[in-house]
Amino acid sequence: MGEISITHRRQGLAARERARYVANRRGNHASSRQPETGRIETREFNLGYTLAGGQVFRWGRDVDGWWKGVAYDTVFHLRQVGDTLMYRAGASSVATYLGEMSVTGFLEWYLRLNERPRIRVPRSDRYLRRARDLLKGFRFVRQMPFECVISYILSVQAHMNLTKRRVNFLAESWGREVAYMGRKYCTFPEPDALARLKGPYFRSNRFGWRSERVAETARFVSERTRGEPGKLTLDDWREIVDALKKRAGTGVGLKVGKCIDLFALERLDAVPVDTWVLKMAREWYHIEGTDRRVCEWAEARGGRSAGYMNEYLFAYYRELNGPSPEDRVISFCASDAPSAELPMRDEG
DNA sequence: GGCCAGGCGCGAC
DNA sequence: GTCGCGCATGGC
Repeated sequence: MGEISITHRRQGLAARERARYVANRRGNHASSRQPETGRIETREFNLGYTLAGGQVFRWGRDVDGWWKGVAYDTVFHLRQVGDTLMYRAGASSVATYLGEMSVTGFLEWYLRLNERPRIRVPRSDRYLRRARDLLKGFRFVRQMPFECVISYILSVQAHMNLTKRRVNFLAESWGREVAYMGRKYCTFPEPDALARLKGPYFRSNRFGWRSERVAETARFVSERTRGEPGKLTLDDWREIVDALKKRAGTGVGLKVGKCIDLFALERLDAVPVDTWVLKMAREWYHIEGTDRRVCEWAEARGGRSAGYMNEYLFAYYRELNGPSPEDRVISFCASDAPSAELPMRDEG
């Protein structure tokens, strides 16, 4: 986190603007609210696989074993014991593109607690059978679309933890602060807030060549949300993302687009092909060729649930070959190690 | 110190 | 339409 924040402090003017901006947005939100707590019974659900699998950037497992994160502008602490999901929430209701939800209603929706994914496994495919059995309980979450778009543009050619730091940097700089149980969390910025920033701002904060892409996409989205991103429907977001895919310079190409489809737009038949999937397809299935070719192969093979089919294989392959402990999701979840990047800071 | 990260975009063919 | 290369930055 050091490099980014230090660079940021050096930017005298930008830092002052940022401070004023954050102060203005600092809400009356939940500062000293009693946590809302409860529990939900689940079936065939695995919280760790779901949050450690690599789909989300603003969750981490703290030293106390709780998963802590920010979703839809709300702080959550989650912990699973057996089939029971325990929660603490920073608000009593949550605003989504489907409207306002109760905390339990939201968690059931966000984590797809009531959907049990089913994929068809060919008899001869032992990799897929093994992967599905090992990853049982994993769910695709329903991410906030704008956050998902920006996060995956930032994820290009960068390690997960670096991407997490950059996403957290945006939240801390341009989101709204939310104090919760003695720690400081931040919401993800709205499109307008990022649209005011330009390429050089991101460059100076070491976003590299992702800078102009984030700036361009934020501008494009902001133009279409017209200051009221909260009023957009899922179909609106699908239209916006499909338009981003067709434009050059947005940073939304084949892989990033498929990630957004899968993680935020309810398109569970999408298969993002990254370097891991490419290697896995080559090694295990002898599929050669470009990302596009592998994507078409995997989507045709998996049909409506190609997303889950691919995710199981991806996680299993990374469990066997991943270089860092957090790449190996299954063993990371079995351990009690904390995540390297957490989406909050100590207060003061 | 070289190689590679959850790729994209552009210019040659 | 496909292929090859450059692109910032950080981690190991």
